[in-house]
Parts: sequence; C-alpha cells; structure tokens
Amino acid sequence: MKGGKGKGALRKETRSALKPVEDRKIGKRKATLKDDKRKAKKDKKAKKDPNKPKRPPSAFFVFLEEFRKTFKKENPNVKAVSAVGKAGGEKWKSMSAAEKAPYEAKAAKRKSEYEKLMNAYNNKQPESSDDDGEKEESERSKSEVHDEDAEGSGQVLLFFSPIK
DNA sequence: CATGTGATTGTTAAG
DNA sequence: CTTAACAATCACATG
Repeated sequence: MKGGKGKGALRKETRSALKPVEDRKIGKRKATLKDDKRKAKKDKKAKKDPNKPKRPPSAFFVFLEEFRKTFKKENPNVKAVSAVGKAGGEKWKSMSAAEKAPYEAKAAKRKSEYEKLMNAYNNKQPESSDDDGEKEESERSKSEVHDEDAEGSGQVLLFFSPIK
C-alpha cells in the first residue's frame, strides 16, 4: 500500500543489530525481573496500578493456544512447555501470511480492547511531575458511590480459605 | 504452599 | 530507531 519500499535493505540491517539480542541467552529476563520488578510485592505497597491492563496475546500466542491443544493431543507425553513453544514457533514461521491473517485479525482486535483499558489506566497513572498546576481531582467518585453494604457482606468471608 | 523456571514470537512502551 | 520486557502455558524444583 504505501509505496516506498526502500526499507527492505534497512530492515535487514536492523535485523543484524538485533541479532545480539538473540545471542544472549534468553531466560535471563525473567530471572532478573523476578528480583523485584514486576512483582515488586515485597512488603512495600506494590499496589501501583489498580487495574493493570495485561498485554494482550499476540498473533503468535493466539495460534499457540490452539496449537498447544493439538500438540498436546498428539503428544500427551510431552509435558514440557518449551516443547510446544519450539514446535509452535517452527510451524508459525512456516505458515503463510494468509494463514496468519486470522490470527493477526484477532491480535488487531485485542488492540481495541487494550486501548480502551489503557485509556482508563492512562487517566490515573500518567503524568507526573510538573509542579505547575497539576491538579488531579477525581470527580468520577461522585458519580457512583454505591453503598458499601453489599461489599462488606459476604465477600469478605469468602476470602477465608479454611482448607489449606 | 508459593514462586520461579524453561522456550517460542509478537507487540507494546520507553529511550 | 533501538532496546528491553512481558504475554500464556505446565510440570518440576526450591524455599
């Protein structure tokens, strides 16, 4: 659609630059963030985001979801997550754009929802700084006050899990 | 009991 | 543009 295709060559170069990323052993990312990045639970208040919009699954994941089913069905003996990942990845690359289309379509849809969540999330988190006249007042509160009656009713009790 | 780990690619957010 | 991290899953291992 948009003409310009001179990016072909550049793309390849970027790929090279990104290569190092592949070089590095993966699996380190999680290990590091495990330290306390996303968890950040620690004893401090980790409640940074009340509603954290989780990243929507990419086309690959959507495909994987179905692939996992099939893969497991034919290989019930395989219990390694990495096995499915590798197999799925290999097949995924083998698929044509046309086959990926349906998956990508779903991925595109996810963006719509994600964007919506982000909007709400955006309303609260961002911005910072600037001492100028930043006044953040939540007016939405007056909108819905709801009675706390229903909330403090039985839900709290349910939280208790006697069985351990 | 809870949590991390391993492996895949894609997308998103930030620098 | 480039970099880094996370998204789901399941059995296993460790604290």
